[in-house]
Amino acid sequence: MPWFSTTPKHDVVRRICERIWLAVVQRSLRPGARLKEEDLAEIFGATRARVRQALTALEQDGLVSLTPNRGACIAEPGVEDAQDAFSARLCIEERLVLRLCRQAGPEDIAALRDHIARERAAHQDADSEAIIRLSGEFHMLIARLADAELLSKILRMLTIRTSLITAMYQTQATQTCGPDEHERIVAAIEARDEAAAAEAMRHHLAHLESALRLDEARPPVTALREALLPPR
Amino acid sequence: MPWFSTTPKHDVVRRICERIWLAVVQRSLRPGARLKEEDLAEIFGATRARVRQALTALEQDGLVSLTPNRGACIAEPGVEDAQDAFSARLCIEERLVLRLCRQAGPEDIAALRDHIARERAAHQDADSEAIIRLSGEFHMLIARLADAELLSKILRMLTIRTSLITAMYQTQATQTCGPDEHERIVAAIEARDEAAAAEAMRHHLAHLESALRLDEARPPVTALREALLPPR
DNA sequence: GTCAACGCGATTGTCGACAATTCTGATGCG
DNA sequence: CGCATCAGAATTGTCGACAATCGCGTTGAC
Repeated sequence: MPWFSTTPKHDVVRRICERIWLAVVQRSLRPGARLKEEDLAEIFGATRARVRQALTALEQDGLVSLTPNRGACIAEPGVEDAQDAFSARLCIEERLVLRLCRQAGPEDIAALRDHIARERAAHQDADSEAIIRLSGEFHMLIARLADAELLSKILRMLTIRTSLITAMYQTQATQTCGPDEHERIVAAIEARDEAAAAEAMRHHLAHLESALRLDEARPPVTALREALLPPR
Repeated sequence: MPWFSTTPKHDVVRRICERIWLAVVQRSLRPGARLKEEDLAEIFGATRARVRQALTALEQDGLVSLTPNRGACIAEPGVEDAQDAFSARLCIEERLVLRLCRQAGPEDIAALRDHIARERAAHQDADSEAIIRLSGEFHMLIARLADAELLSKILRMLTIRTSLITAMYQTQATQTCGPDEHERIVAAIEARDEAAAAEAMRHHLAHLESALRLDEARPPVTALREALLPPR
């Protein structure tokens, strides 16, 4: 799971990042939640310095918001941030599938199919953690196969942001992106149909975004604090 | 100069980042150059911890390459990295100008024109540092005016990368992007001509990329080391 | 004479303690 | 009774010293 790998320093930092990310997407850590360094250090059996590294990395990825002298919170992206994130993903991922259409080899297709198979298995088992992981990693896999290191790096940042956004704004019907839409994308890539592939990706992302309720008044947990303490 | 502003912590780190960046684009620090922490600390009158923060930030931006237990070097992006970077910029900046075409107010146009005026002044004075800074900041200004925080962040990373690439691969004719092409872009935005604006931006970036010699065998300074020490 | 193994110097990585800042609750004044 | 002021506690930020690691020169054996 090369999910968090800003710098493959020591795995401790990465593990902390991943654990926090997981807690966020599973909604056990809610946006606005305070992240005390010492607590985290104790929880993960690490030193505070390590925790700090993890937090700065997570801030880079947009998962936590880091205000000087006041510590770290889980970030609270607004509606605009959400739209920006999806808009950027659209831009990037469209390009990626086009690239894959041209240069994907049989082994790439096989890798994608294999991934989808694992997604299906996870759905079968109702393994929610695996579902979340795999559905995100599918997009990262596309980036890696497209042989686009830079875009891959950018996309990682964006998927992390959108996963937070999804956790934050998703409606009750907890639908992650299912394997079927992924399948459609892969099929188009295999058929070398650039238009269809781009369209499938666009549709997939639009579907993801539409599953959120971005237009309503903010329902977040921390609305109270934000509402009552405007100066902040 | 909100050039380096990953986190507005203390300005010391930012100043270090900026100084190193400047040295790179001015070609006084060459790709592959070793960056010893202690030396940097002494040079900038900072502690090693601060230097370390700066280096990790610069690694995120792709300016330095940070290998565990072996320290930091100025990064040496390959030809593929260069193409990726320009490709990504194209993707992002096209979207940005389209957005600006729709939502740019008169004050935005004025800000852009003002910026170009400063570019012209810098050219007049042959102030190479100002020229480099301003020509990069023009693109960042577009991102900021387009009110796209996320894309702005991404673009910052990309401009840093491309500035390194430019310094690395530019031909003798040391041409940075001149004010005239910027002027064309602004004119198109002002006229609300989306197609023309996108085209102007595409042309501008293509021009920038074409001014490099990416197709030849690597001429870099460190070719020797790379050639003789393949295992590394 | 060549190669391998070893140890030393140099450099990075890590940690714990201290300093600075902010938040909380209480106190006193208006 | 409300509000500003001010300690005390809690939390983050910073630093210097120590430990781990790596590169390199030396030494020794074959």
